Amino acid sequence: MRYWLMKSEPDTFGIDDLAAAPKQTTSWEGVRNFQARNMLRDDMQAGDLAFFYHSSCPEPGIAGVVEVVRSGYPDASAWNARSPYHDPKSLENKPLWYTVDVRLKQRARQLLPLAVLREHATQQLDGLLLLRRGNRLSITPVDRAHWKFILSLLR
DNA sequence: GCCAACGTTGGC
DNA sequence: GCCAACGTTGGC
Repeated sequence: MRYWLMKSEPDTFGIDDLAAAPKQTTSWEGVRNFQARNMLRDDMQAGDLAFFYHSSCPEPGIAGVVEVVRSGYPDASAWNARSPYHDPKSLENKPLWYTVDVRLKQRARQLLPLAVLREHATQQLDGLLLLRRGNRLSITPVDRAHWKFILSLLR
């Protein structure tokens, strides 16, 4: 079992949207980066846990915990011409993009801000990919030790 | 709005 | 295969 961090812009889809979704479950569609795609397709398994991270917003940070409930499968939004995630390079018989399903597991009572995570960047969270300079990946793996420490900060 | 970092594209 | 130009991400 592995741990992850998944970014989403709350203006587009935040933890409130996930909480309001049927079965509090959603397909994590729209990832259009090859490194992240490979993790969705090859590495993320049902039972894995992930932090739900709010990015590109007034207060970026971790908003909760989700569980992967379905491992990688083709992202149908790439085939939908009306979707903002439409990509004609993805073919029905040769999908280019993948998604997983995640279910809300824990909604933080208060957001754990990026600034707080940074306070531990040279100590307990040394090496956390999210904190690495220039990191832009929307999905990143999280070490077990980092996971446990961040959980201890989450309220 | 600014800017750093990084990915993608396309000419050669 | 190289690399410049361009686009995107995302914090501030």
